Amino acid sequence: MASERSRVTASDVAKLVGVHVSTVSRAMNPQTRGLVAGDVAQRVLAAAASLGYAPNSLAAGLRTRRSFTIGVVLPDITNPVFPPILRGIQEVLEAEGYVPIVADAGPEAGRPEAGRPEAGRRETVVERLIARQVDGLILATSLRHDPVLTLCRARQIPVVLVNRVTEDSGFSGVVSDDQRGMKLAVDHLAALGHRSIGHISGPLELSTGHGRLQGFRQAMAQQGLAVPADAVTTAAAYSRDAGREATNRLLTQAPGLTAIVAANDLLALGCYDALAAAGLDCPGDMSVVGHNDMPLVDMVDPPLTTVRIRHHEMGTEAARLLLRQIAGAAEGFDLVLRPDLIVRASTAPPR
Amino acid sequence: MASERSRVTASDVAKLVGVHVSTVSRAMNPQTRGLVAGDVAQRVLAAAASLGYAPNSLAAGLRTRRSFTIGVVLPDITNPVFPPILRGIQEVLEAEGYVPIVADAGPEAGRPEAGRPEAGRRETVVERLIARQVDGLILATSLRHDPVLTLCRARQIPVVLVNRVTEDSGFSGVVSDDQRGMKLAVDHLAALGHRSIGHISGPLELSTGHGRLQGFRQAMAQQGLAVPADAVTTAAAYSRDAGREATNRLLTQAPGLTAIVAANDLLALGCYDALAAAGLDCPGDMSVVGHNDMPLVDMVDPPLTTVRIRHHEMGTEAARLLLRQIAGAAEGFDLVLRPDLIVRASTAPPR
DNA sequence: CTGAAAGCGCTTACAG
DNA sequence: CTGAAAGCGCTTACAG
Repeated sequence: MASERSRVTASDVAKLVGVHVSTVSRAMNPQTRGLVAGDVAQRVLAAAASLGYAPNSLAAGLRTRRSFTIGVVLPDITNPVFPPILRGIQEVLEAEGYVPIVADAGPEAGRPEAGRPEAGRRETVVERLIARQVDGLILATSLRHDPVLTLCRARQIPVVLVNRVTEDSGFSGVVSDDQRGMKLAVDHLAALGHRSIGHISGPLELSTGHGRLQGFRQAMAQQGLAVPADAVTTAAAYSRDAGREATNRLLTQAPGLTAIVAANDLLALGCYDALAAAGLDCPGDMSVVGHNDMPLVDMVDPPLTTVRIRHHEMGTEAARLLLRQIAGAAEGFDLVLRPDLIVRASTAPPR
Repeated sequence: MASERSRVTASDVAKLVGVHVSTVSRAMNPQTRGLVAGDVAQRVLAAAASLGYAPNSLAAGLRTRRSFTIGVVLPDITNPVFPPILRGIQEVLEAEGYVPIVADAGPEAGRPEAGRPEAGRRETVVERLIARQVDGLILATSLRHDPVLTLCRARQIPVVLVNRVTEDSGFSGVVSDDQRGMKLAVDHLAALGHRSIGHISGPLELSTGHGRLQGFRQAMAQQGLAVPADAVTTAAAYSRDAGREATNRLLTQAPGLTAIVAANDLLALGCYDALAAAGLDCPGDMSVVGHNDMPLVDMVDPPLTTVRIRHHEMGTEAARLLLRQIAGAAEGFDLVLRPDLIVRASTAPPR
């Protein structure tokens, strides 16, 4: 029963050893252990072990004004992009004695405002985390222009953005080099002989949606390839459904396309759905490139050519950046990770 | 900068309104608000809002001996089975004012003891969570006989198991009905005309590995079908690689099989890999059934026939069970969720 | 090297 | 209905 929980405290240990609680406190903490006589420290540690004592970190946090807790806000843990990021975050936090409190801002797809859980909800989540005294925040939910961030700034809490960043300066972030990612995709398609290449962009209020679209245009320009207005369409969300719908639009408005670069893998998979429904063969009738290289896209039919993003590293670097910021180091720069192209079977020369 | 964080406390609000902190405390908490005069409560709330005050939950927790924090231990957040469970947990916790602290016990595959992160690591994780004063634990990592649970019992902390359970009694758990799941799979295959059906089991120290194997044998017996010893093999872990290796063993030791029931989808996908490498067609030469219905298995080639488990519900029910236990309700029963068979294209009549 | 004291920010009997 | 006091379990100047 919860009510019966035996709580052993520092004063139990102190009593057993015959010292003052403050001595117990000093002996327990490796940082201050040196202040205590060697044999006393040994006896304290032994007594603690025998009683099963561990310092109550809530109490310690109250006193030191640190919770050793980090809030991690994700748009949707169910999206395969985020677990590896979270894993990376956890690994480095754990090594430093921190723990993540994960808050899911809610499913993205199927929402009234697909692509972005409403700002109200996202603000509430951040407020709650702050009330819980998190020492910092890692946000994977930010918009290019995001009211939630002004709240964070007002609260003066250390923040690092990951995957999606903001354009409001002053926040550090870890992202993939979308410019380069799109160049890799477009160059590959161009090398295969494609000239009419379309793009399904992600929601433009997200940095990835906007940035990849820019990257696409730039890469096409470098190849001397035109991008007529109807060769680009914006998906309502980063979801398979939205990808299918976007592809249908493209099929109607730009019938001459021989290849599509999707802003992420889910969108590319929706592309597959639409192509199949239209009786078109991939890559025979249409080449498709994704972005992310999420798990299992090597097993879909056909295996997806995609831009691999280093999600795990995004997580570790974001956590490191945050920890440094908490330690008082200067903030305000972005870390840009270099993606790779993974060529599989969804791309081929145009017929 | 972290050092500059402005902390507004109850006494700031009290000063502003001209009341005592205890009145602020009562007014802030909906439970005790009734004890305060209506207009005073209003003024407190207004002042709190204007100052951006939210009670410090660390301090409150210290006083009330509750952290409103739940430890969630997963074997691997990167395994697509767990995100929906976590999401379910989060949803109900959040509604009740709790927050999950997610601890990843580490990758399963590729470990010395594949399938089970070493007990030492798992114990450390639980110890840390307890030191953080979590009010309860949800474990998705338990073994059929698990030393970590004796630790939990010693600490008298509320625990609910999810997905994987233990055979040591006294712990509540939420699981899928593996008996039924396997019967669905075997009956489907038998109806297609298969008589020689093999099984790739999960690690037998996990309840899912053991339970699905039992379910397989029982369903086969009910169909009057024999299960020769070499028609069953145990995978080293729930991973695609282990599934490939297990399939290779089966292909050698039981060449007459026309169908394989895998204990989960990852294993089934490894099965695809091995079949392809051996130049065998699925479902032409070999039908394959998975278990879980994880995301994207409808898009692999061929789309996978599998047993769908209600992961999201597993999470919500586990959280509810835990909350009830924390509230002092009796514990010690399992919740068994009913799975469904999803027939896709990896199963067909034998040639 | 160690003890005594104060205080982190709350909540909750206890008076009135 | 409200205030004053005590105390949750730590940590850390401050003495000695």
